[in-house]
Amino acid sequence: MAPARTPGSTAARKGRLSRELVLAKALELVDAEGLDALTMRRLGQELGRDPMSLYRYAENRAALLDGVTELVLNQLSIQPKDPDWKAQLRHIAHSLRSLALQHPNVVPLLVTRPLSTPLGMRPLGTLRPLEQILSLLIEAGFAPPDALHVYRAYYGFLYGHILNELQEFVVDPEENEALLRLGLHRLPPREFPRLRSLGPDLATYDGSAELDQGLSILLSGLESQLSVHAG
Amino acid sequence: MAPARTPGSTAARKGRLSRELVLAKALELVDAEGLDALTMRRLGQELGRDPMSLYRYAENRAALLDGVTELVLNQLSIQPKDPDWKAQLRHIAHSLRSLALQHPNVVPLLVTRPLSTPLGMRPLGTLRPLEQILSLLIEAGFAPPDALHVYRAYYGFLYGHILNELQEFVVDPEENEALLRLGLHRLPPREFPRLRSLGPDLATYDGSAELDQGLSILLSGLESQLSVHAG
DNA sequence: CGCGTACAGTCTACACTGTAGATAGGCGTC
DNA sequence: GACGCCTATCTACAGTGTAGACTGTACGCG
Repeated sequence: MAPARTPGSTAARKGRLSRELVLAKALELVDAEGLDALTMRRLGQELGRDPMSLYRYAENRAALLDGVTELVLNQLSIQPKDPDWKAQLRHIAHSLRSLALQHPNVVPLLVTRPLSTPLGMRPLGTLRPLEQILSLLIEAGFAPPDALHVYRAYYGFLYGHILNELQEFVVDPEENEALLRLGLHRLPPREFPRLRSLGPDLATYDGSAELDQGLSILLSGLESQLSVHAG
Repeated sequence: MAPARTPGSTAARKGRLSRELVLAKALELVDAEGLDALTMRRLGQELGRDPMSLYRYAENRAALLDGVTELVLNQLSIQPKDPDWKAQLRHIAHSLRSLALQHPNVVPLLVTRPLSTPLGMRPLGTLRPLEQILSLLIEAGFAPPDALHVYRAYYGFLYGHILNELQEFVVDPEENEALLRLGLHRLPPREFPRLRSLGPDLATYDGSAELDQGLSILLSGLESQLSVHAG
């Protein structure tokens, strides 16, 4: 008999399991079929293993979700030494935006998990960007408390933008305008005149440009308000 | 026998059920014990009714959640005729912030549900703020597409701020600093020097002031960039 | 060689979830 | 009284996370 036995459906079993393997498959599954599809049983099947084996690599389902967010956030590369802090923050923002567009189903985790976990108990991978951005700003000459202010305004805006953009995001670009109009058509004209008439503008949303524009305003505003002492 | 029969545990049955009653109890439950506590069975018990009766007032559990978000957002009062649009946006922002602080467990719904629902299919209550803010801005002299830009930057920032603030929010103000420090202490000093040393500043976060500050920057920036033609 | 121990993976079982479908109770109208 | 309608209940089912006991295999040590 051939050594390939595929007891599950999709995946043959290959060697030993590992946390990396488990998390990678989990992310794959979430990307493909959404958060609800990520059940222990399903993930086990996808790996060709008993669901219970997963508990060796993640204490909980919750911990598994944390692992997935960590996996995504680890793809964010930050240069805390960049002397041009504004350019660096712009770069980070666009990276995070594109990560979010690549893994839209993970975004709810990104924004939601920290709400139920005190700062100090979060997975380290999710705190690293915070640390690095603080470092970047302090290195650039901000007093540490001001760096915190800047970080909050910046990251707040960034997360907000991402949420906003994903809300208007429709998967199939062909049906985009049609679906949108269809949706809008259902709204009572009396109550929603503005929204209905903005249909075309909604359909031609350029998220990247809008992010950039908002950042320009915010960053230069912050800069002039909290004077940077050349480091 | 007295007419009061309390088959569940907490709530006596009073008259007929209604959507309002169901949603109110649902919100109450979520506020008190979090989203996970809101199961059909539990809510039924809380109302002294069979869980199945709820399906008459909400098609789904998902629809129930939508109803709860609607209930919260309906408490947001917006004056679309206010000629001072900046003051009005400030006011809305603070109202939404305080709603979020009052119902922190609902916030994940607020930011998450729209991600899985195309714009036109959302509960009308959740679209009303959008419509009204657009109205406010157009009335104030913005060209409709510019109004959309302003709305996006504004609402994005606002949601981002709320998420940020709730992440740092700790329920018991007594334990606040202690817990925070405790949490921070667990971080490897080598990797997280900045974050650790900012502990005290994290503990004295004034969300309202920071929101205001960010709004000042953003709104005046937007105003000067997209010239308002006096209406 | 043989034995012991550690650990990856499995099996079974339990309490709990959302909800489809059939069933009962109470009301107004003919 | 008989009918139909609407609300609420009951029963049942497939699916969930996970505790606890169990099996197998690999490896070091005598």
